[in-house]
Amino acid sequence: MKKLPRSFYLQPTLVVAKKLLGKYFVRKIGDEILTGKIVEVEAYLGENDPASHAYRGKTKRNEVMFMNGGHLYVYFTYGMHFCANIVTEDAGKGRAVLIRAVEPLTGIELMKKNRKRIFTEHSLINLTNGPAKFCQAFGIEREQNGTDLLGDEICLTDGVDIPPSKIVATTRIGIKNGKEKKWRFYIKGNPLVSKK
DNA sequence: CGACCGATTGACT
DNA sequence: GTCAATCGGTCGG
Repeated sequence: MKKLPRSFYLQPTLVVAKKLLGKYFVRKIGDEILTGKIVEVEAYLGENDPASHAYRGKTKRNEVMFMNGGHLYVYFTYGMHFCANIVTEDAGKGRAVLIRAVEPLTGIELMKKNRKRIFTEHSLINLTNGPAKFCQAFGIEREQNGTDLLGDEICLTDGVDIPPSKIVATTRIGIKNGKEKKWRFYIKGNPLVSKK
Protein backbone atom coordinates (compact mmCIF):
# COMPACT_ATOMS: atom_id res chain seq x y z
CA MET A 1 0.00 0.00 0.00
CA LYS A 2 1.51 3.33 -1.09
CA LYS A 3 1.82 6.27 1.31
CA LEU A 4 0.00 9.39 0.10
CA PRO A 5 2.46 12.15 -0.96
CA ARG A 6 2.48 15.72 0.35
CA SER A 7 0.91 16.92 -2.90
CA PHE A 8 -2.27 14.98 -2.09
CA TYR A 9 -2.93 17.13 0.97
CA LEU A 10 -2.17 20.42 -0.80
CA GLN A 11 -5.19 20.13 -3.09
CA PRO A 12 -8.35 22.17 -2.37
CA THR A 13 -9.95 21.03 0.89
CA LEU A 14 -13.26 19.88 -0.57
CA VAL A 15 -11.36 17.82 -3.17
CA VAL A 16 -9.20 16.22 -0.47
CA ALA A 17 -12.28 15.52 1.67
CA LYS A 18 -13.96 13.53 -1.09
CA LYS A 19 -10.77 11.73 -2.07
CA LEU A 20 -10.13 10.71 1.55
CA LEU A 21 -13.09 8.36 1.39
CA GLY A 22 -11.78 4.83 0.84
CA LYS A 23 -8.20 5.71 1.85
CA TYR A 24 -6.53 3.78 4.66
CA PHE A 25 -5.59 5.48 7.93
CA VAL A 26 -2.53 3.69 9.33
CA ARG A 27 -1.34 4.07 12.95
CA LYS A 28 1.71 2.30 14.37
CA ILE A 29 1.73 1.54 18.09
CA GLY A 30 4.83 -0.46 19.02
CA ASP A 31 4.73 -3.64 16.95
CA GLU A 32 1.04 -3.31 16.21
CA ILE A 33 -0.37 -1.68 13.10
CA LEU A 34 -3.88 -0.31 13.25
CA THR A 35 -5.59 0.25 9.90
CA GLY A 36 -8.99 1.70 9.12
CA LYS A 37 -10.72 2.57 5.86
CA ILE A 38 -12.07 6.14 5.96
CA VAL A 39 -15.81 6.12 5.34
CA GLU A 40 -16.98 9.52 6.62
CA VAL A 41 -15.40 13.02 6.79
CA GLU A 42 -16.30 16.69 7.20
CA ALA A 43 -14.47 19.69 5.70
CA TYR A 44 -13.72 22.86 7.71
CA LEU A 45 -12.66 25.81 5.60
CA GLY A 46 -10.72 28.08 7.91
CA GLU A 47 -11.43 31.79 7.88
CA ASN A 48 -14.38 31.42 5.51
CA ASP A 49 -16.20 28.95 7.73
CA PRO A 50 -17.85 30.09 11.00
CA ALA A 51 -17.98 26.48 12.19
CA SER A 52 -14.20 26.11 11.96
CA HIS A 53 -11.85 26.53 14.90
CA ALA A 54 -9.71 28.62 12.56
CA TYR A 55 -12.53 31.10 11.83
CA ARG A 56 -11.12 33.76 14.16
CA GLY A 57 -7.53 33.31 13.07
CA LYS A 58 -4.54 31.48 14.42
CA THR A 59 -4.29 30.77 18.18
CA LYS A 60 -2.20 28.46 20.29
CA ARG A 61 -4.97 25.87 20.19
CA ASN A 62 -5.44 25.74 16.43
CA GLU A 63 -1.93 26.56 15.22
CA VAL A 64 -1.54 23.08 13.70
CA MET A 65 -4.41 23.88 11.31
CA PHE A 66 -2.22 26.63 9.89
CA MET A 67 0.70 24.34 9.06
CA ASN A 68 0.96 23.02 5.52
CA GLY A 69 -1.17 20.06 4.41
CA GLY A 70 -0.40 16.56 5.65
CA HIS A 71 -0.32 17.17 9.39
CA LEU A 72 -2.70 15.86 12.05
CA TYR A 73 -4.75 18.40 14.06
CA VAL A 74 -6.08 16.85 17.27
CA TYR A 75 -8.37 18.84 19.55
CA PHE A 76 -9.98 18.21 22.92
CA THR A 77 -13.70 18.85 23.35
CA TYR A 78 -16.61 18.35 25.76
CA GLY A 79 -14.05 17.93 28.53
CA MET A 80 -13.39 14.31 27.58
CA HIS A 81 -13.10 13.64 23.89
CA PHE A 82 -10.50 14.01 21.15
CA CYS A 83 -11.16 14.47 17.44
CA ALA A 84 -8.65 14.19 14.60
CA ASN A 85 -8.36 16.29 11.45
CA ILE A 86 -6.22 16.06 8.33
CA VAL A 87 -4.72 19.50 7.62
CA THR A 88 -5.03 20.55 3.95
CA GLU A 89 -3.69 23.13 1.48
CA ASP A 90 -0.74 25.47 1.96
CA ALA A 91 0.49 26.79 5.30
CA GLY A 92 -1.49 29.74 6.64
CA LYS A 93 -4.89 28.64 5.29
CA GLY A 94 -6.21 27.02 8.48
CA ARG A 95 -8.16 24.35 6.62
CA ALA A 96 -8.70 20.73 7.60
CA VAL A 97 -10.86 17.64 7.19
CA LEU A 98 -12.36 15.93 10.25
CA ILE A 99 -12.27 12.12 10.28
CA ARG A 100 -15.74 11.09 11.48
CA ALA A 101 -15.68 7.34 10.94
CA VAL A 102 -13.48 4.51 9.67
CA GLU A 103 -14.00 0.81 9.00
CA PRO A 104 -11.59 -1.31 11.11
CA LEU A 105 -9.28 -3.49 9.00
CA THR A 106 -6.24 -4.53 11.06
CA GLY A 107 -5.30 -4.33 14.73
CA ILE A 108 -8.92 -4.77 15.73
CA GLU A 109 -8.07 -6.45 19.05
CA LEU A 110 -5.99 -3.46 20.11
CA MET A 111 -8.74 -1.08 19.02
CA LYS A 112 -11.16 -2.96 21.26
CA LYS A 113 -8.69 -2.69 24.11
CA ASN A 114 -8.26 1.04 23.56
CA ARG A 115 -12.01 1.56 23.71
CA LYS A 116 -13.51 1.35 27.16
CA ARG A 117 -16.71 -0.29 26.09
CA ILE A 118 -16.73 -4.08 25.95
CA PHE A 119 -17.32 -5.66 22.58
CA THR A 120 -18.73 -9.11 22.91
CA GLU A 121 -20.42 -9.80 19.63
CA HIS A 122 -19.49 -10.02 16.01
CA SER A 123 -20.57 -6.43 15.36
CA LEU A 124 -17.78 -3.86 15.16
CA ILE A 125 -20.16 -1.01 14.43
CA ASN A 126 -19.59 0.93 17.65
CA LEU A 127 -15.81 0.60 17.54
CA THR A 128 -15.03 3.48 15.16
CA ASN A 129 -18.31 5.02 13.93
CA GLY A 130 -17.78 8.51 15.38
CA PRO A 131 -14.93 11.06 15.52
CA ALA A 132 -14.14 10.56 19.23
CA LYS A 133 -14.63 6.78 19.03
CA PHE A 134 -12.15 6.61 16.18
CA CYS A 135 -9.58 8.60 18.16
CA GLN A 136 -10.03 6.40 21.21
CA ALA A 137 -9.68 3.18 19.20
CA PHE A 138 -6.55 4.45 17.43
CA GLY A 139 -4.95 5.88 20.57
CA ILE A 140 -4.96 9.45 19.26
CA GLU A 141 -4.66 12.10 21.99
CA ARG A 142 -3.10 15.50 22.67
CA GLU A 143 0.35 14.00 22.08
CA GLN A 144 -0.50 13.20 18.45
CA ASN A 145 -1.42 16.83 17.68
CA GLY A 146 0.85 18.12 14.92
CA THR A 147 2.06 14.69 13.76
CA ASP A 148 3.41 14.74 10.19
CA LEU A 149 1.44 12.25 8.10
CA LEU A 150 4.49 11.52 5.96
CA GLY A 151 6.28 10.06 8.99
CA ASP A 152 6.17 6.53 10.38
CA GLU A 153 3.87 6.87 13.39
CA ILE A 154 0.76 7.86 11.47
CA CYS A 155 0.20 7.95 7.72
CA LEU A 156 -2.45 7.51 5.05
CA THR A 157 -2.18 5.10 2.15
CA ASP A 158 -3.96 4.31 -1.11
CA GLY A 159 -7.03 2.35 -0.25
CA VAL A 160 -9.91 1.48 -2.51
CA ASP A 161 -11.38 3.72 -5.20
CA ILE A 162 -14.78 5.14 -4.39
CA PRO A 163 -16.78 6.10 -7.52
CA PRO A 164 -18.50 9.52 -7.35
CA SER A 165 -21.88 7.80 -7.46
CA LYS A 166 -21.12 6.24 -4.05
CA ILE A 167 -20.24 9.56 -2.38
CA VAL A 168 -23.01 11.36 -0.51
CA ALA A 169 -22.67 15.09 0.35
CA THR A 170 -24.77 16.45 3.20
CA THR A 171 -24.74 18.94 6.05
CA ARG A 172 -22.29 18.70 8.93
CA ILE A 173 -23.16 17.35 12.37
CA GLY A 174 -23.10 18.99 15.77
CA ILE A 175 -22.47 22.61 14.74
CA LYS A 176 -24.56 25.79 14.95
CA ASN A 177 -22.87 28.16 12.50
CA GLY A 178 -22.52 27.37 8.82
CA LYS A 179 -24.77 24.37 9.10
CA GLU A 180 -26.31 24.92 5.67
CA LYS A 181 -23.05 23.96 3.93
CA LYS A 182 -23.01 20.42 2.59
CA TRP A 183 -19.44 19.66 3.57
CA ARG A 184 -19.97 16.24 5.13
CA PHE A 185 -19.11 13.34 2.84
CA TYR A 186 -19.61 9.63 3.33
CA ILE A 187 -19.65 6.34 1.44
CA LYS A 188 -23.21 5.47 0.47
CA GLY A 189 -24.57 2.42 2.26
CA ASN A 190 -21.50 1.83 4.46
CA PRO A 191 -22.73 0.57 7.84
CA LEU A 192 -19.96 2.35 9.77
CA VAL A 193 -21.10 5.84 8.87
CA SER A 194 -22.15 7.61 12.09
CA LYS A 195 -25.82 8.34 12.43
CA LYS A 196 -27.82 11.30 13.74
C1' DC B 1 -12.42 36.61 36.60
C1' DG B 2 -16.76 34.14 35.89
C1' DA B 3 -20.23 32.21 32.90
C1' DC B 4 -21.23 29.77 29.06
C1' DC B 5 -20.73 26.08 25.79
C1' DG B 6 -18.74 22.86 22.38
C1' DA B 7 -16.81 19.48 15.15
C1' DT B 8 -19.50 13.86 21.47
C1' DT B 9 -20.66 9.78 23.75
C1' DG B 10 -23.03 6.58 26.58
C1' DA B 11 -26.33 5.73 30.17
C1' DC B 12 -30.87 6.10 31.37
C1' DT B 13 -36.48 7.25 31.34
C1' DG C 1 -36.54 10.29 23.49
C1' DT C 2 -33.47 13.09 27.47
C1' DC C 3 -29.34 14.29 29.93
C1' DA C 4 -24.88 14.20 32.62
C1' DA C 5 -19.93 13.92 32.22
C1' DT C 6 -16.03 17.25 32.39
C1' DC C 7 -12.57 21.00 30.99
C1' DG C 8 -10.33 24.45 28.15
C1' DG C 9 -11.38 28.14 24.92
C1' DT C 10 -13.84 32.29 24.28
C1' DC C 11 -16.34 36.21 25.39
C1' DG C 12 -18.49 39.74 28.56
C1' DG C 13 -18.04 42.61 32.77
